[in-house]
Amino acid sequence: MTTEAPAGGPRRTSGATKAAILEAARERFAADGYERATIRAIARDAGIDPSMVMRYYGNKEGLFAAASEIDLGFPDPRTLPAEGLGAALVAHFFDRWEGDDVLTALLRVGVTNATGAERVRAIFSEQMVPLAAAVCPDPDDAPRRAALVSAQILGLALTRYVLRFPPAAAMSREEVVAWLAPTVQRYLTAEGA
Amino acid sequence: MTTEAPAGGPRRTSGATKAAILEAARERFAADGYERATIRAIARDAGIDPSMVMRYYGNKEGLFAAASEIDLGFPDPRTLPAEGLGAALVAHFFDRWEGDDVLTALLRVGVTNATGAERVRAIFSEQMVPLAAAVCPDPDDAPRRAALVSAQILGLALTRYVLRFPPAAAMSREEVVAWLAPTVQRYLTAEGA
DNA sequence: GTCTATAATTCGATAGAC
DNA sequence: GTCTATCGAATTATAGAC
Repeated sequence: MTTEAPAGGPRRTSGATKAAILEAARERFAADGYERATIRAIARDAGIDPSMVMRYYGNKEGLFAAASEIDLGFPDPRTLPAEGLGAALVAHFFDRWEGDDVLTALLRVGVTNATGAERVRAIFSEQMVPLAAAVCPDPDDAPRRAALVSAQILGLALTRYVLRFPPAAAMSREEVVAWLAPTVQRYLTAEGA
Repeated sequence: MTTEAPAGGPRRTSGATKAAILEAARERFAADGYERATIRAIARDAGIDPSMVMRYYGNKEGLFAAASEIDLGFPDPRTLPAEGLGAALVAHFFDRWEGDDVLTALLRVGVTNATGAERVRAIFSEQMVPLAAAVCPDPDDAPRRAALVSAQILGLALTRYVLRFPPAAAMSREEVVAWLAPTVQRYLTAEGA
């Protein structure tokens, strides 16, 4: 609430306007991808004029960069029981994906936009690789372990949230965890590169 | 060669022109996605006028429908040893993906275009579900088994060919098969739904 | 069968009034 | 801080000459 305006200030605080733009942008990017998520539509959803988007974020790429900032927020894996790592990781991502639209937006934009793909790669190398390095047998092999885990988790998200295969979309949280946890556990901890 | 024209025919046979358009379309859809793969660029690649694309395929959606026709071509799984199903399936998809651009085009377009997503779902239900039904313990559970297998295979293709995670792109065919085969084998044949 | 010309939209981005 | 008006570019798609 640090940006709340006193009486006599602007009609809406710039902080509130910027937050409304970001929320609308995440929804549009998640639903339509980069090209079809127009600044005009995002502004309409946020209830403001399109020129405000340009004013606050410079251009469309700047808007996407701001809307796609994310901290995966996985806890230090060394505080968890070693045999439950796969289940904990799958459950964490499941909740994160259902919680908001950032991950779906990132996935959709990453597929058709070079900047989006670069952003997904950065999140992968900055947040998934260190996670794998903390638990896999050979730290030098962490990037590949992280890539395998990412492939499985992104693949499920792709079929469930984007392509909407009926069986993938119908699975409960418990079913997803039960099926994917052994896979992720093996990718992270199997001996022998 | 059944469409080869005799002397005195048109400058180029319509069959050859149509084939050149389809090849260029697959490359552009695979590289740029649906929105940014313009009819103009496809026509330029094929060395013809954009209006020819309209003439042969009606509109952009018709062009994509023609360019995305595919037969995954997996052999009857009942002719294979039961314990090698996962490895055979992973190896088959790996070769199919490296062979041409159809699958990458399908994946990229499926993510940002409703018609593309519908096409991927159709291929899934017509070609992957029967495959799973032929080998999994409970045929009624085949759709879910097929969805899990698809999630793993599409996830690897996504990280390797589209998002281009360096470790995923660097893995050899043998490494991909060795890591993914046990996963696919379990999704197909594990007892207990 | 092939191409030119153009209609009809739609987009990102800018300039400037209030 | 907000909005109107508009520019310039790009797109799909059509009509019609040759």
